[in-house]
Amino acid sequence: MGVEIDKKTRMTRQRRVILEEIRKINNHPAADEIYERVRKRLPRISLGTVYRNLDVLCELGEIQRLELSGAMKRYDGVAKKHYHIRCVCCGRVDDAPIAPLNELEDDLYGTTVYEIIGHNLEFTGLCPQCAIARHQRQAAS
Amino acid sequence: MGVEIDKKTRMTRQRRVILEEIRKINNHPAADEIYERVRKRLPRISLGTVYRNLDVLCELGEIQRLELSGAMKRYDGVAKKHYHIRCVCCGRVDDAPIAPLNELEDDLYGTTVYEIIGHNLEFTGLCPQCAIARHQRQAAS
DNA sequence: ATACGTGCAAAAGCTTTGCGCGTCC
DNA sequence: GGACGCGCAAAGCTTTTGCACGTAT
Repeated sequence: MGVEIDKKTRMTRQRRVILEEIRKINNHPAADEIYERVRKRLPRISLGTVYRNLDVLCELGEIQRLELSGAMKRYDGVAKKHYHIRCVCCGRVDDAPIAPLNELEDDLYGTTVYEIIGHNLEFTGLCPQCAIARHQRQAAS
Repeated sequence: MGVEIDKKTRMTRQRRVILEEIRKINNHPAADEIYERVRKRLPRISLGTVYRNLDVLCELGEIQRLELSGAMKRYDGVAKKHYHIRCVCCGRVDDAPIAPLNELEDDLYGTTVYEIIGHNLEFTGLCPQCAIARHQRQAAS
């Protein structure tokens, strides 16, 4: 979405091995688990290379980057359950005007090995400021 | 949810100001924005105190911690859209056996100032290993 | 007195980046 | 030879933690 791959991207040995290893793993791994696995086949590879190639593979559409919880937390003065929409450009977060989907979790009972605790729905988009900026940039090019 | 607040938690000056400032902000702030705002009223407060008090306020149920995207990325060898379920205890991530809800974004058109790009649904729960561990711990106590 | 909270500074994770060298076209 | 990619190491950024000093009960 927006990123043009016009440069010649070579499928290097490192890149190929990283892709192969990701495809092998069922549980979605963090970068450092990928690094550990790839290192068994390419002992001299560096962690930086892994990160760089994960980015490239995402841009190529070969793999998907999951942006899950973790660091970079945010806080909400309202404790009531609701969803959010986040600007992919500047990181701004607002409430999403949509009612909680309480029945969603019912669909999972019996079909997953997990004990379900809850769910979180996050929309992504462009906030007005970033949308304007992007359109101006597109008009200029 | 597991955390018992049995210790006497005092409402200190810092804690109160942090809470007041969060309640004032509409866009859900990251910790360091809260820090900057609080510092205007309490110039000698430390960032560590802000983090510690945000934790406390979450446990008290006064505020909500949003676990959004950001660092701690994970990767998926399958580029096709699907949802995930994450173990809150060990961080394991699996696919959620639920079909994509493509119509969700339609509900937002006209009700948000954002240009919507997509959405992400994440379930939280306990994976089998962690569920067993937790039940054993509960039985022991 | 004692438990809780704070400020400060250091450490800890995870991720990104600068640099010089290699390698492929 | 020029663009791309690599390994290495350093830096960055957010969050956590250890410690000694307050402070309220």
